[in-house]
Amino acid sequence: MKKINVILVDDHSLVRDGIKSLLKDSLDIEVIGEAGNGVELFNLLKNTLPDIAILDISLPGESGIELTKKIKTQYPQIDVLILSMYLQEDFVLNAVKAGARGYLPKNTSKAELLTAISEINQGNDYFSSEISRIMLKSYFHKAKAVEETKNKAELLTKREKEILKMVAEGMHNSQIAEKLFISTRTVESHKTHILQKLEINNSVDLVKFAIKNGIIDLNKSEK
Amino acid sequence: MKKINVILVDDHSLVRDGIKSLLKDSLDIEVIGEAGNGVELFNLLKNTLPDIAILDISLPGESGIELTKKIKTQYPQIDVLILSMYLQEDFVLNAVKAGARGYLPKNTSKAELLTAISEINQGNDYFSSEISRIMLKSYFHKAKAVEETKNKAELLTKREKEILKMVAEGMHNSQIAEKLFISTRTVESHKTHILQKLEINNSVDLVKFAIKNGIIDLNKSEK
DNA sequence: ATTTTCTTACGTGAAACACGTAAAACATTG
DNA sequence: CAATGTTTTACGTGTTTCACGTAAGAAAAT
Repeated sequence: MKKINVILVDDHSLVRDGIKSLLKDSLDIEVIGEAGNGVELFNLLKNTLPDIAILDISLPGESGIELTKKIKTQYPQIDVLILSMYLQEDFVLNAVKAGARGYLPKNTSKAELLTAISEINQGNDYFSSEISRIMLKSYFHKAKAVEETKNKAELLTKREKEILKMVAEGMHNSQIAEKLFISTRTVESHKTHILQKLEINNSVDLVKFAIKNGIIDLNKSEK
Repeated sequence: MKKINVILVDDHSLVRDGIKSLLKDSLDIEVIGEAGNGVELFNLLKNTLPDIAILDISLPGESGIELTKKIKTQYPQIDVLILSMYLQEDFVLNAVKAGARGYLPKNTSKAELLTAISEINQGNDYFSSEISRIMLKSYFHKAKAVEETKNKAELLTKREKEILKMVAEGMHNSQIAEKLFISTRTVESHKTHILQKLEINNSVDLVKFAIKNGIIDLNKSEK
């Protein structure tokens, strides 16, 4: 079986050595290069293509997140695993957005590091449970917020919900009127009632309401 | 120190016995009641108020999620921990929405169960790492989707972004004009340009764009 | 120095909003 | 079944925004 080729990027050679020694025992993984910053990394990549790049997040010059973006643009086949002391939500989220496949705290156990590398090599994402839990907080926080407003939607009649949906999908009054075989004035009336019932002042907040309540799907509607 | 009082709700008495024996050794936790379904549970609660209710998700009659809702309505001080064989995202998310403070798979280790109970008793949420990771998938899936459209926002000038933000916050053209000391016609012009650049046809999609790109925060804006 | 981009702004007709009023159509229930 | 309440339909009027075109001065880039 082909080994998993790894490049380490960290400005502290001690840290690189530590990781190297952790990985040395593994028969599946080989460290084929090291870099201390972004410049070194991209020089290295010219001749040496790894399967996985393990990046520290705080580096001199460009940050690990910036490097991740660059790597994914220029070498999309390389998977990026972030190692970081920082566990704040923002960091993790930005890393993921930049294209990282995994995120581990620096005090990760050897076993978890190996698991992460192997998972990522198989095409999966990997995040330590600590990271997971941090991310979940905000995830659930939002889920709960949704639930709080949800009851308000029950105030609307069937027709009103129907129209709210169409409005939130971006249809004009005239289009809605045509589709429902009613006059535009009626559509306006419904809208007014909806705004009153939801205690909302403008159609912008109406859209937000619709999104929050799952009446429309943010990631689907715009074609 | 006062013990943590727990009620177990599961229709299989064997499972209840299993959990009881796991908890028996702990000096901090005491099982003060058991129920096999919702009716039994609420009869029990009339006389016996636990700190934490540990619910199976699949019960005869009302589901664990429905019971969670009821519990949180009638006895909001009781924290709910869900035990379940089912790890699908929907289940977990619904449990959280219903008010559960934690969610564990049924094959949880004793140690993790104790940790969960203790965390919840201290007012924290607790989700097993397996659960966390499942939830994260969809969380990050969305985060990535955001990133894909994000580049479009770079097309906008500073002024345009400024105005987009105000529009998405629900401000009228006149209000924006006033705040920026420009005419409403200029605001209109900016809007037109924004729509053109983003290839968007209406202000509804504009709001969606703003939300997707983190220009405004769904959970903050409406007061 | 010249081209491009950004910010500002207007004209015009169509559409939408805000706020009030109100008549049918349905439901509910006393 | 009559009465009351809710839902759906609709209009009037004045204000605001939209859509589409045009354009000039300021700032930035080449």
